[in-house]
Amino acid sequence: MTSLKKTLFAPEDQLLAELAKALAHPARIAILKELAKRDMCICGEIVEVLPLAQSTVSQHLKELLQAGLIKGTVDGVKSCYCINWEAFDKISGLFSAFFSKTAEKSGKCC
Amino acid sequence: MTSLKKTLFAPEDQLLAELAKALAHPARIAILKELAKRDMCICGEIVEVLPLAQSTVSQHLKELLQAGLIKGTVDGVKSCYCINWEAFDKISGLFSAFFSKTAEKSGKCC
DNA sequence: GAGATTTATCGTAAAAAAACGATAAAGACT
DNA sequence: AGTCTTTATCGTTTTTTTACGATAAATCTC
Repeated sequence: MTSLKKTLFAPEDQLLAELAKALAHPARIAILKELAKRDMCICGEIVEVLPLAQSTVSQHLKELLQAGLIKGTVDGVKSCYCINWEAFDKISGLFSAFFSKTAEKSGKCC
Repeated sequence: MTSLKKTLFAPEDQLLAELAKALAHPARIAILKELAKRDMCICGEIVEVLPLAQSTVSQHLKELLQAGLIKGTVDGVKSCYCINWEAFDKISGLFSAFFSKTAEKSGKCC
């Protein structure tokens, strides 16, 4: 405890773990799916779709922003969020690289 | 709080979030990579590779087990872990499905 | 059988995440 | 100007995660 051991790992592993953490809550998965479903950006509609308080949703959005998965712009009173496709593709690539690089094994064990 | 809001989401989203959570720590990423690197199962060697106490590593292994990503068998005094390839592929598929299903959008916004 | 190894579990402490209500700032609407 | 909407942030509480040392169980080794 007291210490942040995470920084002792390979940056590559830290990055993937961070991205995985951004996906590690059903609310954030649901937000991403909702954003993808609609062609246009949404804002407060997300709050109505999710079984969470507005402040909580705002927090989840902030985390997705910080992870780079979405981007948000202020549009008058409302805030408009949408998926950051470039980052999304890159992240998708990181995951599939992780899975496939790992998977080309013979499976001698167990 | 006090409540577990996670269960209010779609089972599909809960599952993906759970799997993402299993990957949401660099130690667990490193463990998976290490297991994949070696053809044979390993056990305590993982502890030597990671900058963590033995008990902590054991805990991370337990989480990977519970997520189904790895399987472990007791081999004498030592415990032998390896990647659960079937589950691994399935999980890999879930992630890429999530990413690709989401990605076929026009990108009208932002 | 005595001692050494290996590993899982227990207990505990610190840190982070999840969640909410309340509030504040910024625009919209009369 | 005054009110209503929308959303981000603050403060707080609860829960979960991370991490360790100590210990116990099981197996080797001598």
